Amino acid sequence: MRASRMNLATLREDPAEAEIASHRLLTRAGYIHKSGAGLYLYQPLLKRVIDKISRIVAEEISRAGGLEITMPILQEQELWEKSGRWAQYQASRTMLTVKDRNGQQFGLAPTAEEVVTDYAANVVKSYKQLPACFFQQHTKFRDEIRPRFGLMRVKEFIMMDAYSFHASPESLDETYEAMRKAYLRAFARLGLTAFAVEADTGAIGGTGSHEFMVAAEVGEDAIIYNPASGYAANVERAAGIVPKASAWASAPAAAQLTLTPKVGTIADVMGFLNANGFPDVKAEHSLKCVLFVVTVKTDKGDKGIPTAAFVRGDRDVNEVKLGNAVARGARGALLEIRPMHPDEVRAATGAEPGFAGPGEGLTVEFCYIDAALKDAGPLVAGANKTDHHLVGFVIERDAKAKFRWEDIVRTQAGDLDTRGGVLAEKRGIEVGHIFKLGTKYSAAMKAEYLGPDQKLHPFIMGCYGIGTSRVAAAAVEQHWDADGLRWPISIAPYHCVIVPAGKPGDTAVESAAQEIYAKLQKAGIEVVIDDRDAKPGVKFKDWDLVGIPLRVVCGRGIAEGKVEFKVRGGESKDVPLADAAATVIEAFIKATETLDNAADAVV
RNA sequence: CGGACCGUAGCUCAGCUUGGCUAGAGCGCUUGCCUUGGGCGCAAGAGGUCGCAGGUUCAAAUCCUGUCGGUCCGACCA
Repeated sequence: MRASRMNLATLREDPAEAEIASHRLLTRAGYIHKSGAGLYLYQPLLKRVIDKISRIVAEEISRAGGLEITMPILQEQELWEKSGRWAQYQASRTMLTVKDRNGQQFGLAPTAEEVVTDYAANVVKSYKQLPACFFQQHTKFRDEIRPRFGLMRVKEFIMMDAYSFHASPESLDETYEAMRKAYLRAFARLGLTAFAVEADTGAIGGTGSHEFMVAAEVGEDAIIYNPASGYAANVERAAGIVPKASAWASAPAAAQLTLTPKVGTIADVMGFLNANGFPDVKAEHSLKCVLFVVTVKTDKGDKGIPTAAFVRGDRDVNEVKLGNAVARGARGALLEIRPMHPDEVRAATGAEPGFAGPGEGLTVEFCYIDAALKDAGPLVAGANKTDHHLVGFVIERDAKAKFRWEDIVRTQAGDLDTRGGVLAEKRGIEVGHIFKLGTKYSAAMKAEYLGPDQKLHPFIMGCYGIGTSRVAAAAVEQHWDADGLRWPISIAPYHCVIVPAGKPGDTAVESAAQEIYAKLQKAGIEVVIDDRDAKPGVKFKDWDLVGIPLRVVCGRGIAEGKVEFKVRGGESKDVPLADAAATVIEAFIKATETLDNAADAVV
């Protein structure tokens, strides 16, 4: 490829709106063009990167038994009604919808369980055809609350989604495991350091799932992990042991109604009590109450359930755990969870917000107290009376509301791992997710096969996704420096660039560059020759920014028959002109092998 | 959905407070010169109905109202 024909569009300055490296550099280097909020045009360079990612992903999923298909982006509402998810996706407003001229409603594919389940029901008739696995790499839409971070969180993106169908849970387990390996192999080949964590199943549903995370400061997910035990989970799901609170000497023997005027927050209450007779009481001795309305879809329709959640005062409620608990309790599917409005709080507690507790006067449908508070001893709890708290409140003795113990606390760094050791926390970018769906969709949609017992059975299903376009952004987050991008060889838009850096009309430089160019092309190396009429400095800056892994410069050494070879980010070295192509090819093979070996090391 | 801020050239931004000549700079782009090792230098040039619609005024990029779009924060811990 000749650089003069590439429409390179590098920018010298950072775009104003870019906050993270991938957004900034992909814009500056001319990979993405913003077409609208959360909408990006993939420029020629990125198109090549995306194609390479897609290809590697397809190879690995195929290797694990997947068959590639393409499904429509427009999905009929009727199909989503069958699975029961239309309401859920409308409630969370995740799905974009359109109407055709007849007024029929369609969703723009946020995922494709319904479509593929319908497909499988039509083509997979017998247990003899199982297991089966179909996948596609196609555009997905999500009506994001707030698109941001460039390619990271967008309205429209490319995703690989795979769906497997089984006659037994064991078969699902096998494919799930094969997919886990395929993912790790794919990420290794893509040059990404990714790891699997336990995850909540969210809107997809199912019995179990893992997310694949790329560790990055800018990641939107928090991961709780313990390298010693191998435990790793998304904070939405993570469980641990909360270390016991210290004892406090000033705790009264019986719950004591105490005036705490105009102090709503935990910190204020503690400050007030410290100054008024309870010098050693701390936040960890208080009972934090958070009141929610949890909307659950049940057989009898959608229900908004007033719910109280209690955790230790110095801790946070894990809303995902809580929402799941309420959904279980109400035997329905979680649609939405939101904090109560102030007037709802007054209705539920008979007090101004800030004084809710599990004692007399709390009227909610569900009440959960974090299991870590069992045997917690005396606490400070809201009295359900404006400007009053109960000091010395013992849950087991004094709680009047009908409550259930439940793990609803947000696990955090410093909590203990149930397998031993201490948990830590870091941030990650979710690039993949795998689910065991079970029969959730097949049962709802009557997708059945005929078994050897002459009976119809719903498919046991799994589903698997990789955010192809997000992978490109995540790769940048892991591979960049002050000069620009540093693509892994496997997904770089081009492998090598040749920069002629002689005086104009220097035929020796020109012919040397052409010679190497021809040789590399012949060897299958994706090579660019920078034939632009620009100063060498401009060219060097551009290619560093674009992030081409290998570079050959033909310039001042040409008189002695030497050219310069450099790996992006490394040192430049002189090589004889005659060896230049071989040097590039060798470096390419070595870099590729390194990634392939990492993939083969996956267990 | 709430709050804050921002819409001026392809990009990054001045100008707006206190209304007043022909609306500016740097980068990028075009042309010519220079001649080539890290965004080099010199010269000339193209490019903007100042987001849109109303209003106030002799006069609006500037003030007011509305509207559309964008960015950031908050999504709630009682």
